[in-house]
Amino acid sequence: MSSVTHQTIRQSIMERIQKGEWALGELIPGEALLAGEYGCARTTINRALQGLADEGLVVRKRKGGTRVSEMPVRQAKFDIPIIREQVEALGAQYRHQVLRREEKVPPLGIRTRLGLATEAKALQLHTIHIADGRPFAFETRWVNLQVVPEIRNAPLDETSANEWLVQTVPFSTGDVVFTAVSASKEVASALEAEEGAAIFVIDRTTSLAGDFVTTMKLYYREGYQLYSQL
Amino acid sequence: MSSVTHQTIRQSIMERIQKGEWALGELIPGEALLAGEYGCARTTINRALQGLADEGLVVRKRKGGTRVSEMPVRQAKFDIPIIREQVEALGAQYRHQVLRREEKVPPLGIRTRLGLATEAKALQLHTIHIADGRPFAFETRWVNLQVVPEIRNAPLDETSANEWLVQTVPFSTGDVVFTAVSASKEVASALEAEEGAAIFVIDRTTSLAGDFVTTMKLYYREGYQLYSQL
DNA sequence: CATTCTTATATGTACGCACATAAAAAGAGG
DNA sequence: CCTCTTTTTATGTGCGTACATATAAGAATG
Repeated sequence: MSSVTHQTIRQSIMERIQKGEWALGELIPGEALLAGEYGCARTTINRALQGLADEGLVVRKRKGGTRVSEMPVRQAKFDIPIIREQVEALGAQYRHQVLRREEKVPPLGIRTRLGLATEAKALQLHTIHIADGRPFAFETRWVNLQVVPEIRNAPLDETSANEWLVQTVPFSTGDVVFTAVSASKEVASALEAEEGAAIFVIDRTTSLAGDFVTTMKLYYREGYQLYSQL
Repeated sequence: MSSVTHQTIRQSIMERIQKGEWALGELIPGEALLAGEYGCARTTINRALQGLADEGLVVRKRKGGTRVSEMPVRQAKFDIPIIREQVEALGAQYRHQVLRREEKVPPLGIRTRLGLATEAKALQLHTIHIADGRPFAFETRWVNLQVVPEIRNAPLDETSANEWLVQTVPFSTGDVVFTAVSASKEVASALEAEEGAAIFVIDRTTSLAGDFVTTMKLYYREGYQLYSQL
């Protein structure tokens, strides 16, 4: 293939931006011009520039042209892992244990989050995830039984709710919140940590096509690090 | 425009995957077939499928075809904000104060991270970020003076190092680590928090074309939440 | 039966063209 | 000078074609 591909062009333009060839917010040459410069079709330049726009390096507007992003918001991405895989990636043996499993009417905050009627019951689960015999993370979860009633028959002792839901209701969307909290008595005892220890918490709610499926809180053992690349 | 665009097709195929038309790991029809089905050119289908592949919903291989991702790793994305904007977004008045500013040889850990020679000096900065008079975040930073010596003349009282670096060395890459720690005496006093309080920490190192520019730790006041969308 | 070579095939991508669309710029009317 | 309309223009996107490339599957060889 020719050495002038949308990828090489994208790389080249990125380097020119990094070198400061165009200042922040400055207009860069139009697609037609760049096509001439690189000796390729305009569509190829278009593809390269759209890639850079997706990354947030440039901002494009019809008729307005393409300009270097004034406020280059760096976006960090990271994978939401399955805990078993996370533990096994550390070379440890994974195991989990369900500490609580109850069908009951959840408190107001959870009911609102799951979009449940006043008297509707949901499944409450408390699970401890264990790496090489030591507590790794403590999970508290509510599952909307109206959306996934099948979970009643799921072998949650073998496959954690986390994993079962990922396999049964894949491709759901949702949001995540990260916080740091002091360990409450319940969390401390589950994680075998000191009460008041700094705990990393992931709070996640997922939905499928508008229906809320589950909301959970994951309390990680002290020292846990979430790594991500810019 | 026609109602058959790469975007509508992408949306349509995504919904078909969500509805379970093809099982996890199953092969979906080839581009040519789908083009016939949707009544459009193969290139249009290609674009739609590539978009889904970027999102991680499908996996594509030459000759192997396109199949639904077996292990749909949900990726969360979030913006790395400038602290001033973060504070102002909360409707508060932003202010910051440099608590320490010294050129000295950094400790080994930092030296390694910045890729510095044994005796090379770097700029150490401690900054407190203030929202409506209350401490919002405490920042400890080392800057590689070999890469950005101009920072010596930067008005860091007006523009925080955070912001100055973003404007001067935009488009750098790097990594981020999130953790929860108990407040040390220094952090606690800077944030006017209790010693031992749970603090959310962002540890970030950025580099430009292979050269490490700066590494910093950001300690957020208790209760801080980092929000992100799946 | 195992290994290597060949072929068929699905995706990857460049090109040139045509037209859609948004928005800035210029022109018309008051 | 202001407001409304028209034109211009850069990007957005679809189409059909041609060819590149990886690779699975089948054929040939030992």
